[in-house]
Amino acid sequence: MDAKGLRAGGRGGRSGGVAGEVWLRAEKPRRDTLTRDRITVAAIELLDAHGTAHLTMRKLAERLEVAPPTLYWHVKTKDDVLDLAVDAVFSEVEIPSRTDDWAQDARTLVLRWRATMLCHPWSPALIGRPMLGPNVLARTEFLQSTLARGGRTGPSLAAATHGLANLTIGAALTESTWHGQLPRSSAHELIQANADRYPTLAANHHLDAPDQDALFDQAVRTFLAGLGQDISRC
Amino acid sequence: MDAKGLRAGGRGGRSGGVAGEVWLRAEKPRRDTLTRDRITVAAIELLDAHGTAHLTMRKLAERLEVAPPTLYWHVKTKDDVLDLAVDAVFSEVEIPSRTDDWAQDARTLVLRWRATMLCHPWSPALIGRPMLGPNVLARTEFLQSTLARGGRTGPSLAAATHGLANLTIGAALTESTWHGQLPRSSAHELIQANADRYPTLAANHHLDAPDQDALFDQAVRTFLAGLGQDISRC
DNA sequence: GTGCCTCCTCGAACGTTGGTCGAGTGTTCG
DNA sequence: CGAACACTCGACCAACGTTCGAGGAGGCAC
Repeated sequence: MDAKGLRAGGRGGRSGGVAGEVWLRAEKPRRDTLTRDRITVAAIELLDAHGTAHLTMRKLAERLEVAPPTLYWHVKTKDDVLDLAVDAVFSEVEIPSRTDDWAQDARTLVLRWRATMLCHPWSPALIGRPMLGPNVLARTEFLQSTLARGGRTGPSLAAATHGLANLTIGAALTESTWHGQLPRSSAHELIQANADRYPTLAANHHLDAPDQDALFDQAVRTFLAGLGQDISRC
Repeated sequence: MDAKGLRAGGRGGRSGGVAGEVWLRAEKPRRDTLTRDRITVAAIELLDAHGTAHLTMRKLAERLEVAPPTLYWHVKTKDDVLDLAVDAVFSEVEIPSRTDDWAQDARTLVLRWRATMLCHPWSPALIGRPMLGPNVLARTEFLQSTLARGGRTGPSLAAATHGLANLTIGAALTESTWHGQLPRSSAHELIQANADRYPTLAANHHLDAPDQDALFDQAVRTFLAGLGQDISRC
């Protein structure tokens, strides 16, 4: 709000201005023009800080020191912003270098994939929208080509790719739920209070907390083990 | 809107009213009072019909022939409604009867689980909230106890349970995305147009469409096969 | 009957949200 | 110089989730 006056007039080019105006510009060096990238970055920062519910176009505009309608020149809707943010997150997933062990490569990718999503706990819940961003596609391409190296083709390849990706997404989604939410103690209490209805859950719930990372890794290994098995019997 | 006048005064008891009022009551026989269950049912109907974005407290109230604030006596927030709706959906997942084959039982459950979620395509995206409803817990209890029959305990059991559940949730989430969204032809076009960047994806994308059910079933079988394998080597 | 209490409902309104419109700015190019 | 372009913003809108306080209906004690 306090920068409105300064901002008026775009980046205030080199056409002769009022004496002393240079200093004002120096203090507030309007960083170029707005871009999709800058919007995306700011959106991710806000999402990381306060979660999905608190991301509004106004707060986004405020952070970018712009009036709200300005955003709509670069982006069509708020959903566009979310799509951009989700895809940008995937760019943080480093694509592994290929080794001789395709299964290991696939495992490395999905482990990093999940870890990245957990760094941005709001991201898994936003996957209920078309994942067609270049970064998402690049990771999917790597995963599928890696599994293809294992000798799979056709429906078998598709099933393996989707299975591994869905396992990862599901894990990130459920785990990110607990992270941001009420303490897991309340879940524990609820289950223990109804131990008669959920005996197995109650008996094993204390074991959940320790190491979610290891649990996911184990699930991935299980899936990959299953892949190794059924390829040999086909 | 047209029933406002009729509705005034609750269910219009038997205290003597204006002549002819009986007929009005007969035409609009106020079905009892509002309940959480009725709210939940109506919410699911609206969600099924128009998706998450179009569910508003006002439309929900309108469907129930009630004024919007009335809902807030039975429910604290809109999120409550969503939680109730999600859990209610899980009640539609019929718990399989136990057979001798625990793997088969688990497979049956998750197949039904996914199918139910796809019947309500809005539901997977709402899992980014605590799943502590009784119906969800009952299904999880069945899944965990079934896998426990396979001889698993401790972290191994937890990994298997989460893995299978996450695979199912992820599958439902990604698949429901495509269902309600723009035709998959646009995804196909995008991939084919960038076939140089995504060679494997482009080569195999035409195979995706045929039978998603079979693909998921295959992924589940793969996971279960992996379970059978690593239990024997531990 | 009378008074009271709880359950349930609603009219009015508040603050905020995503989004639109048209006018205005500086810059660029012919 | 003038027109076209890229970009920004003030004013405004309908719709949303939610709150508040008023008030009717039914049941209970007396």
